[in-house]
Amino acid sequence: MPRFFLTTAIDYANGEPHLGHALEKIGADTMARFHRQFGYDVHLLIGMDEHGQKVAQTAEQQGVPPQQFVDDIAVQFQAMWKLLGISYDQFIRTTAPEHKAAVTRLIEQIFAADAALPDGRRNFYERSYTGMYCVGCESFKQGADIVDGKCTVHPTRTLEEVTEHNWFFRLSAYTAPLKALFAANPGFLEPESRRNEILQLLEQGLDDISASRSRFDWGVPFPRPLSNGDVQTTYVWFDALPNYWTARCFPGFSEKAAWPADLHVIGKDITRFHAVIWPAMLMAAGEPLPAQVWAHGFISLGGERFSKSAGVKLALAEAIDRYGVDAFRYYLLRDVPFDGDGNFSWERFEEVYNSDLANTLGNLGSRSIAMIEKYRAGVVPSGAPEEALFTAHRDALALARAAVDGARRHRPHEAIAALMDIARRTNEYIQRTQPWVLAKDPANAAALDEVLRTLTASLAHLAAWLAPVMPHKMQALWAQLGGSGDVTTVRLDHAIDVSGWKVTKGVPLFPKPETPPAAT
RNA sequence: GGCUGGGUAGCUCAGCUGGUGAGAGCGCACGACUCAUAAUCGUGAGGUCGAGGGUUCGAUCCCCUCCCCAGCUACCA
Repeated sequence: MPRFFLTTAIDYANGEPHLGHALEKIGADTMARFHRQFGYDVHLLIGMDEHGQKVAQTAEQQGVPPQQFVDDIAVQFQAMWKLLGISYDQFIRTTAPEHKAAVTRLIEQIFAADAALPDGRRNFYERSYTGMYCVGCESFKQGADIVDGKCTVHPTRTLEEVTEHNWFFRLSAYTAPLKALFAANPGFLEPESRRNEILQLLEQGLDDISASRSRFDWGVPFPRPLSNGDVQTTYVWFDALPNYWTARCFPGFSEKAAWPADLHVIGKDITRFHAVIWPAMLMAAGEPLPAQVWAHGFISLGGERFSKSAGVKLALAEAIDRYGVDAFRYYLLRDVPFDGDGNFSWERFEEVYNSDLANTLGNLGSRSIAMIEKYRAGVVPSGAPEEALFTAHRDALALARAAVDGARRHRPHEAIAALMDIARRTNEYIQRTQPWVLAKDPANAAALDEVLRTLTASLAHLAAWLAPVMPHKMQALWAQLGGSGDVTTVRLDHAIDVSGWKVTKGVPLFPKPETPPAAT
């Protein structure tokens, strides 16, 4: 059984889960669920990035110890993922002892490799960094963050020139190896637009980065003291990025989570960390590289940029309550291309719900099941579905598969588009064959049988193929059709035979609300 | 400022290396049907393809300039 080990970015524990977090998790979860139904042994890793200065500051502001603070946040995130139906196999937290120990080991592994290198070539070395430090932000500033010699966030304070002595990582030495990596394996980073960005960056050459910091201690102690005896804190990216690698050091480790990962799903803003710094770290440590990094786009809200600082917020719970979890998942996946940016709006959500889910898919289920009950006492006639229609269906399913696990992989929005075509085509088929006319004359019994089993087979395939997107609703549809067991375990690489299934009319799958929800 | 993407019908987007009349879904208008969640099916209206130049027999697709949006621009993650 092939395995598929995918990860999402660990979320920074300085606030509540928001729409941006949800988009990434829902996308990765859907990819994971599709792969399970294609027969892969899947391991989906998600988790929390709990160290760093901001976390320590926020905890202090709220007057709680940092560990307690991140414990609370982790509970919130996990509750949200449960609500959203995220089928993760492992939830990692960077404050876990196993993680901290493994980070230390990875860094020591690099030091061990350094022992064989001459002085000027070693990965880790000590260096002083001088920069403009803002006391208000408690961080170094540069470029656009400095206006008139003042930090833009704290214009009343004067920036101080501060020198800090740290451990540095010789990232510059990896410019050539990384170029070679991208030349040999362009698919290492997708989509292409993000790859171009990194290629350009490599063209300019890389600078070294610091690997330890002196100004905060909420993190993993850097394993080796500086020559002056100071023990510093591991810089957050040397702590956060390795989570994908340290995950297997936890109890319950299984082969399917063995390093290297098959896919890192991340946001486009942290492409550089995952496509440059992370592979360089692994190269330095002599570890294999992940097979691929996928950088998805962002979602904005009502045309405005989505950010906590700008006060643009969307209560996730409210969005989920509106039409249910599955509809929310469907809307996000269908309307936000996973390789680009998208926009959230209540109006659009309502349109998609009514048109795709209630009218096209939900109603297709209702009318089909109603006819089978009315004309055949609920029993699906045996035999093969109509060939012409199913030839078209198979083409659509092939497109859907390609959008997940083929040439167009990691594009669930394209898979959804192909699957909804099946639903539309099936509605068209009903109109064309007019089963209600066939039912009036017993001489047409065979023709009516074929129509009815074709409808059921179409719906059964839709239920199985859309289960990764809408697990709960598709289980309900599956059950109404008379399918047995759990639809989320139905293999997608085999045709489904619906002969003799017993359908049961239930409540509408996607009911329309009595009164349209007020737009906000 | 620099780098990389994007700016195509009201909305969300397709449009491969330039070539017969620029497409889909939704929304809208009209018609058909009745199995169905006033659903469905058909037909139709709608676009100076961000703006302005240029190359070409011919450009949405190539080049230049400009405008707008997004991410990055090396230590906030």
